[in-house]
Amino acid sequence: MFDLDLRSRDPIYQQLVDKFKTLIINNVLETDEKLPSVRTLAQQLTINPNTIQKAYRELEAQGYIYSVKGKGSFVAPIVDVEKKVSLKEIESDLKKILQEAMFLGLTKQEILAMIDEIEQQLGRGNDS
Amino acid sequence: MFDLDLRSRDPIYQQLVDKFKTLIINNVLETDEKLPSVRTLAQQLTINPNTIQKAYRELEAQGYIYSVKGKGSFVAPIVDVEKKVSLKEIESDLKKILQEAMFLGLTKQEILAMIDEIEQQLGRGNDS
Amino acid sequence: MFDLDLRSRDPIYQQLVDKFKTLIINNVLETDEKLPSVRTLAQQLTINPNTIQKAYRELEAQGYIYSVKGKGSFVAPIVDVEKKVSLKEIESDLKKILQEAMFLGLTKQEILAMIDEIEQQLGRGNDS
Amino acid sequence: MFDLDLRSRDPIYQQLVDKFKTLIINNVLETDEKLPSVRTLAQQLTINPNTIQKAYRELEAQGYIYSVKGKGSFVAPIVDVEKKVSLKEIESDLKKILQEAMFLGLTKQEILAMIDEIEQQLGRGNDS
DNA sequence: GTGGTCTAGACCACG
DNA sequence: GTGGTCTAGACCACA
Repeated sequence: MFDLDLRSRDPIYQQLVDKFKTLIINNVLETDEKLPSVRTLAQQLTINPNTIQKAYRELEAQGYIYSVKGKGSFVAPIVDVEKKVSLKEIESDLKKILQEAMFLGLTKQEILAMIDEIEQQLGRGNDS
Repeated sequence: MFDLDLRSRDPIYQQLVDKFKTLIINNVLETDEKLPSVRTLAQQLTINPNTIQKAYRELEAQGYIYSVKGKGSFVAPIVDVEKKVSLKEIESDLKKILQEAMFLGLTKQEILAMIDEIEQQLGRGNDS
Repeated sequence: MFDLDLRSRDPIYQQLVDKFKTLIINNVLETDEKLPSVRTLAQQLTINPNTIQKAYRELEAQGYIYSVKGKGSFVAPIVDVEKKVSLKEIESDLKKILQEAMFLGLTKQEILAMIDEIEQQLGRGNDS
Repeated sequence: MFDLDLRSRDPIYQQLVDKFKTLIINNVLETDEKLPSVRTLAQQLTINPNTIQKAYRELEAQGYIYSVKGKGSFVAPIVDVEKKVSLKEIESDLKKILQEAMFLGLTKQEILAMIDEIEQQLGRGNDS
């Protein structure tokens, strides 16, 4: 389900952050939906609870989730993310990788296909 | 020339790698052109030679440059890069960041503008 | 009426404490007025009675209310609060946050406006 | 120097964050000045290095400092803070505490004195 | 049972 | 030597 790569260059908690971001962005996890508890997920993935918490904390800092003591962690509404994250930084990263991908032969068509696919996934946001 | 950001989160050697990639991609550095020697560059930028070396090692691993013992490092032909770097990984990274950017409101038009700009830079060879 | 924010970072009992303080400070609840019973309020807000009780305990510790066994909880006279709460601590907190706000650009004028507004609310007793 | 209260309700790392914020705001620590290393400070205060790091990480998230692997942690320029922190949230907190302080007898004069004092400390920012 | 804090101690990445 | 990650295991605050 989460297919973590323990040998990867980027830390486990970062991989978790990315996974959850994707799930939230693609509306697999909906606003106010509960995330697995720190301990539960730690057991499932057989990694240390502290590592999970670090991931959750980072997600909270970026506005993707909110955590309430004694209750759990939950998906935050999109506006919270928009408040916390700067689109400019992301644009800059995007440009860099786009440049490299196109240099290595990725065509405009392929990118457009990718964009359309993403647009569809985002568009079906049920109620928003 | 290299305008390194010593405050940046990503390590200096990584910034060097990115800079050189950009220069090579935009054909500012041409195939078989010689890169500055480790020592020279270290002096110019007043940073540790080990750091330069690490950057060169990384560039070589990705196929962007090749080193000749006793002579120096040189820009490799594109085909070498294509052999080493898996486009799939980059595509995956691209998709991830594209998702996040669009989730946060970046429009298709803005992305297209970005693509066209890059296409021009790549297409026209060297002129700077 | 109480518009609790279940998503908020600070615990529910703390939000309750703050709400009651505001009501008492602005004289919406008058001295010796009876507060809703723990059970009643718990039902109304559909939250755990323990949470309400914790809030009442905290309010009592700070001198804002007093409890009479078998009868309920009541708003205490101001002097009781002044006895319990050390103004020095609050001054210290105030200074800290004032520093940060002004550091980030909040102007003296804006603060003065805030003060005047509060002064009016405090001065006019009850009217709501 | 740091007079931590290990018994306090708010966690050690939070107290550290507050202390450093104050030092930075009052320009005791200047832009690009180096903070004590995680290990050094941990030894001095006889607390766990992880706790220090948590504090530094939080300060970095709020834009007050930046950390570079292998080099250390440094005070960031003010603009970085302004980018990360929302003044609105702080204003809301300020209003709440201001209300309580004035209810408990803090006079407008006393607050004005406080403001002037802070203004002076901020004003002497050497070069900015 | 839930998130949050803290410690002790190990190991990695960077310069 | 510097920051960063991770583990194991303890204890606290909240609902």
